[in-house]
Amino acid sequence: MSRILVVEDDPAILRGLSDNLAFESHEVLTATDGETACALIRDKKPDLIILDLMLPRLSGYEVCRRIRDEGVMTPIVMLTARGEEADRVLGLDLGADDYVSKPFSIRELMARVRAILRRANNASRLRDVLAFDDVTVDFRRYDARHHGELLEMTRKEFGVLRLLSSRAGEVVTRDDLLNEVWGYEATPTTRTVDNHIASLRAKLEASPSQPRHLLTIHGVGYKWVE
Amino acid sequence: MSRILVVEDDPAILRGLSDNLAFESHEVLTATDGETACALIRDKKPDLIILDLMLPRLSGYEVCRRIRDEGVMTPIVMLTARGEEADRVLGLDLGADDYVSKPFSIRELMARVRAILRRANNASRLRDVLAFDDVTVDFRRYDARHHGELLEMTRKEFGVLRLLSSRAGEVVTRDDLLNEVWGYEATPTTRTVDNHIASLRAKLEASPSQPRHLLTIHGVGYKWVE
DNA sequence: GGCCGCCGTGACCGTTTCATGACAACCCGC
DNA sequence: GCGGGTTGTCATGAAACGGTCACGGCGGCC
Repeated sequence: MSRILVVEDDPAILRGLSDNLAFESHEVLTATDGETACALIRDKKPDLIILDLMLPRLSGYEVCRRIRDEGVMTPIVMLTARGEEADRVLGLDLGADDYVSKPFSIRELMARVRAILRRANNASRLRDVLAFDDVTVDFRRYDARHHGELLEMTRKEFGVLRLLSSRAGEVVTRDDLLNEVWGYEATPTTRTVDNHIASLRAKLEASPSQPRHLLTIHGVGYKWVE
Repeated sequence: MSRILVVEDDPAILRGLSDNLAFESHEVLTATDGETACALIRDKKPDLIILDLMLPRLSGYEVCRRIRDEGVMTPIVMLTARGEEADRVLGLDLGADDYVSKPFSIRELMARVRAILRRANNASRLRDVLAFDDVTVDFRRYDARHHGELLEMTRKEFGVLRLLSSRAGEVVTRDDLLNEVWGYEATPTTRTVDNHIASLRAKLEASPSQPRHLLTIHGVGYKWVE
């Protein structure tokens, strides 16, 4: 499926990750130190990098910074030991796409890997403007209007609407919404999603109780049409 | 690996697809119009066809219909420009196995191609779209229509129909249905299956008491034809 | 500090979807 | 045409699910 580089100096973890990734039919490259990692990234151009923060010779964020400086935009998932809060933030600043704190569950990590690969595939798939009926929405400016009249929408509402309308026609599950709009850190209940859907409908639908655009697919999720 | 025909009039896209397919060690044939495509399909019998909808001389839809009329069952992936969205494409009662909307990511398309080839090999994958009579069903979008009119179908109904139609012509036992649609955990009675079959017939069959597509095989299970 | 808007949560209630069992209709071999 | 097993159909109750509301926390902003 994809070529994935795992950089991790603990052989047990490295082994576990490699096996799981291989099982999902990815091509797996491995490195146990930062120097080797950088070389592999240059030579083999992986699609995704799983990068431990603590590494011999060249730390995870050194690697991260270096390859980003070289213009490599490959998505990176950072592995951090518990308690390295500050480091974690720094990692994100340096251009990691996601991070997981040790000890992590393999399943969780694999889920993130899948999500990131999917996101990378559909890269730039988020739309910037949306127009329907008498409504226009500019997601970059956080500006929504009905008949030119300003619609007060919150940040989360913009986020939800943007994701849904970017996948117009497809069903988006609540989990997808939570992951993409809220991020992996916070995990509110699915009830939260419903709430934002409701307020979006109140603002965008002519008849909120009989939505024409923001549809519920019972047992699955929500779908934007038109 | 496989012999794949790409039919696309935009040389840039054609080139990109060919290169990628060749890189995955497929044998690639190309055509830039519908007439040539038909001829190549007859002569070279490709394993998979990637077919643009808008083509000079003979549209993708025409090609599709023509070769299906000739009994050619080769899997087809349709390329559709955004705007002539799936609805319209599906409304055409095509015979494609999958479709991808432009602009698409190469990686996504390649993933679909792999999926379809795998499906063709083990015949054990689920289809994404189904069209018969005046009905079109898009399982990814949870969207079913009769004459373009929305058909309200539940999740389970989608699941049952998807499995049955994916094994068109074969008999599927109730146990298979329970396992695949309900999962191995829950185990309702076989009576439950009959119920969902009944409601599917009510929605899909012109004459539910004399089904033409969703047939009962006495003592064995159910079978989807056509 | 006090106000206000945004957000997450839990509870409530109506709706949809589902599973079940009873019974009638059916199929098929004899 | 008879009888056992199988399937179609329906009504019923249960469970899952989604819509809505009110409350409280949090942070930003006067």
